[in-house]
Parts: sequence; structure tokens; C-alpha cells
Amino acid sequence: MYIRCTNSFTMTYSPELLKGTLKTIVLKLLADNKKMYGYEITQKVKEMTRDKIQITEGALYPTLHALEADGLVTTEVEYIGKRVRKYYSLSPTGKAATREKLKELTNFMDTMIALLEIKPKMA
Amino acid sequence: MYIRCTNSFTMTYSPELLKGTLKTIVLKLLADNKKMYGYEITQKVKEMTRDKIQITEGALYPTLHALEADGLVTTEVEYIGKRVRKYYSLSPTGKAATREKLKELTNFMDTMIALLEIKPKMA
DNA sequence: TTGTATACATCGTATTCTTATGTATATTTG
DNA sequence: CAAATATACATAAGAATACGATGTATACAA
Repeated sequence: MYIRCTNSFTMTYSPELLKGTLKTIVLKLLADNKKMYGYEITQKVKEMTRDKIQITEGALYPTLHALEADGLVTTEVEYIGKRVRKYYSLSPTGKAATREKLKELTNFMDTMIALLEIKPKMA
Repeated sequence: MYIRCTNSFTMTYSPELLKGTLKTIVLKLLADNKKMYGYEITQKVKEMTRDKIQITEGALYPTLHALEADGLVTTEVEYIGKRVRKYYSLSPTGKAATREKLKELTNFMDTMIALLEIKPKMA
């Protein structure tokens, strides 16, 4: 019997907003970090967004598998003691896809900012 | 028999990106225009985004109905000749919800901009 | 030794779109 | 004037993508 800390984590945003951006987030992280494993990605996003975006396992792993199936990432398995760890790296196709995805999202945000007259804060 | 112009309209963005933002777009338009009808909303968004965002009927009408069911908008029917036209207006609850939705989306964008190091263009 | 953290994964469900279809009136154009 | 296009509502099947729960297992800290 395993007790899971369901933890009712406070999502700052409606979960729908994340839809369509998860792949982009994962690709961008891989572009910046050469290779990462799943759990590491969830923690990195959590840390970088100060808990505002929490990627769930049920969303992440299928996404990673899809990226692999599409040839955007390659994998290598490593053993930490007896525990398996699966590293993901961008393929050349994946690097190009990352640039495209980021461009597309930026463009979409431009449009939304103009349409909704909102003013996001930038660094 | 009715021939429909399926028109393979060129979506500038992956359709997934729109997910979760449609309600916000509709609410914001209603906040700015007092009352609007469905078809008018699709045309206004198309025009304001220079064809970049095209709201389909299959997405819009269920969304409007959901907003009504949630009490965020009220409706009144008008007849233009024999053709029916259904106007939507924000309720007080809807006005508050609009502010919340816009705040939430702005906040989400802040987070995405920081996370992905992207720089949207602002007016 | 018990709970928490690390680490993988899948499945059922909900939401929210797309695409296609249906119905009908009004207007423009060849 | 007939045909095409635009206006205007609506629903339904299907796909995509997330959530939440569940499952398995090792490592470490209290």
C-alpha cells in the first residue's frame, strides 16, 4: 500500500492556460540544459516559476514520449545506484522546432497583448 | 444540399495556444462593447488580429452558452428582418470575472516570458 | 521504521478545441 | 434573375491535452 501526498497543490492559473505551452516549455529547458530527466524538469519549472507552474507527471511523461516519437528528442538511460534515470536531449530537428515554437508563442503573445490591451511585466 | 466554404483557413498559431484564452477574449470584447452577437465577435476578433486569430463557430457558440449558464452574460434576441440575432451582455458577475481573467492571463504571461526568456512587442 | 523525496509510468476523466454538418435569411455579382 | 457569398444561429463527432489517481520501486532522513 502506498500513500500518496495528493497535496492539493495551488495552481495559480487555470490549468487550460498551460495547454499548448507545455511542449514549448520542455523544449526550451532542453535547449538551455543539454540533457535533463523528467523529474528534473518538473523541479526546474517549479523552481523557476516560484511554484506558479507545477508540471504534473501525468502531463509530462506523455509529452516527453510524444517528443521522442516525433524525433525531437533522443534519450539515454542512466543508473543512479539501482534507480533508473532517463535523460532527454534535443535532436537537430528538435533544436529547429524549439526556435519555431518560441517564435510562434512570442507572436501569439504579441497578438493577445494587442487584442486584450494587457501589459505583461518584462525583465 | 449546402456547399460550405471550408476554406482551410491559415491559422498563424497552433490551435492549442488558443485553448483557455477564448473565454477571456469574449469577455474582454463584451466589456469594451456593451453588447455583441456571436457572428460579430468572430468578425471583430478576425479584424483586430488581422486574421491571425479566427474564432470558429464550433468553439464560439458553446463558449457563449457556457458563459450564459454560468451567469456571466445575459442575452436578448433581436430580429433583423426575419433573421434572428442574439445579443450578449456582461452581467455584474461577468464584469468581475473579466477583470479576474485578464489579471490571471497577464500573470501567466509574465511567468511564461520569464521562464522562456521571450520578449513580446508591446504597443 | 516510517515518512518523504526521487524516479519512472499508465489509465480514466474532463475540458476545450477542430471539423463537419445542419438550417435559414440577406445581399452581391455575373 | 440565378448563383454564389455573407450573415446568423446551432449541434455533434472526434482529437488533443491536460488533470488526478494509481502503480512500482529505490534512496534518504527523522
